[in-house]
This record gives sequence, structure tokens and C-alpha cells, in this order.
Amino acid sequence: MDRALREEIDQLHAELCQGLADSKRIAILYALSDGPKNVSEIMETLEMSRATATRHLKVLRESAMVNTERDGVSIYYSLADKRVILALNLLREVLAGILSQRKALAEAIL
Amino acid sequence: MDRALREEIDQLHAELCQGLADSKRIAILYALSDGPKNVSEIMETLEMSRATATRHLKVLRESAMVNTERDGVSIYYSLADKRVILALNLLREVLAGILSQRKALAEAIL
DNA sequence: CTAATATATACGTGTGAACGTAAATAAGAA
DNA sequence: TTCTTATTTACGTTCACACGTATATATTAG
Repeated sequence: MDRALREEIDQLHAELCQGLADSKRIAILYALSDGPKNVSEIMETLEMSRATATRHLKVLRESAMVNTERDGVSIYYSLADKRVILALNLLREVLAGILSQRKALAEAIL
Repeated sequence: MDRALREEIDQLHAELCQGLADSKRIAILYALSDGPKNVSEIMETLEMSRATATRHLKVLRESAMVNTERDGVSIYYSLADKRVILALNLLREVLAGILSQRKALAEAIL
């Protein structure tokens, strides 16, 4: 694989990660892992404004991590690929490791 | 788990993802998955300026995804948790899925 | 068609990230 | 100490993101 190709893939890879790099979008993805939801359900469950929910869903849709399906007035958003949740779970384990290491540090001070 | 706690965890989770949300940092992490490297090796292998390499390594160090160890004049950076690579690989699979879907779309046009 | 509801967007603002260039710090060699 | 190499940071610029508020679009009900 030549350099230009690798850089382009890394760029797309980074854009996918950028889609995950917001606490509200992470909350939305976990909420959708329980099943499809419309904007109203998301904004109520996660306590964010309608505009905020819509905008974050747009980001997730544009990065192809969620799909949409209209049902009458409502538009239901669903998770496009469960591996996104698996990746998030792995990173959550990494986070737990970091925090427990910091906890050990904190205790060593005393 | 109450709301404030969940939001704080999601925030930390997002900051970890933010650390992955750059093509050069992704390239660095994959390079380090082959073994520890110093700044010079990274800047040469990945063709980026010294300052850029240092700054990205600083981001990765501050998010605790890499560790450092001094060896004489050089400072060697190493991957702190291999699960980061596992998560990146999962997301790369997701990316492959998205691209193959787009390829199918492209072919359907003709 | 008109009203009502669901979703999406425009505008303005504030904040933070990434970069190149140049200067600063740190450790080892002479 | 002085020189050299490795790493890091400061400065200034540019660009992208997230948000609240207000407005626009789209679908269904009456």
C-alpha cells in the first residue's frame, strides 16, 4: 500500500473517530443500541435541546453510523453497525484502566 | 448510575475518542503497535515535521494512550494499551463496510 | 387549504484544534 | 564549559466544531 493511499484511509478513519468524539453523540449511540428512536425520544431521554439532538444525529448520519427511516411524521434513527458499540466498549475499558491507574496514584500520595 | 455521573463518563470517553480523531495520530498509534519509537523515528517513518510529531505525541500522552521512557538522549514512546488498536481495527472494519456500501451505490448508478 | 407537530437549518458567537516557523530546554560528547 | 543532537514549547494564523435562538421545511389531521 503506497503512502497516499494509506494517508487517505487514515483520514477517513480519523473522520469516523471524529464522529465519536463528543459526549452527546456517544450517549446517542448507546441509546440507539437499545433500538431505533426518533428525535423527540432522544431529546427527552438524554435531556438535550431539539436542535442539538438534530445536529448530532446529522453528524452521525453523515458519517454513516446511523440510518434513518420515516414512519409517518416521525423519523426513526437506528444504529448502522453494531461494531461501533463494540469499539466504544473497548475504549471504555481503556478508560477504566486509565482511571484505575490514576486511582492507584492518588492513593500512593497519602 | 445517575445522570451527572453518566455525563462525566461520556465526557471522558469522548476525550479519549478525540485523541483518535486525527489521521496522523492514528498513523502514530499503528506505528507504535510495532514497538516503541522515538520522535525522530516517527517523524521519518510517517513523514511529518518534528514539531508536528511532538505535538501529536503530547496529545496521546496526555490522554494516556502512550507511555514514555527515556533512553539516553532519546525518549521512546510506546503503546499503553493494545485495546486501543483493537478498537481502531473495529472502526476500520466499520469503515470498510461503509465504503463497500458506497461502491455498490456507485455501481448501481451505471 | 389551514393548523399542528416533527424535523432540519441559518445566523452569530465562543472555543478549541492543527500547523509552520522560530526559539527554548535537556542530556550527552568533546 | 562549549558543542551537538533530541525534544519541547511559544507565537500567530487558519479552520472547524458546538451551541442557543429563531426560522424554515415537511408530513399528517381537520
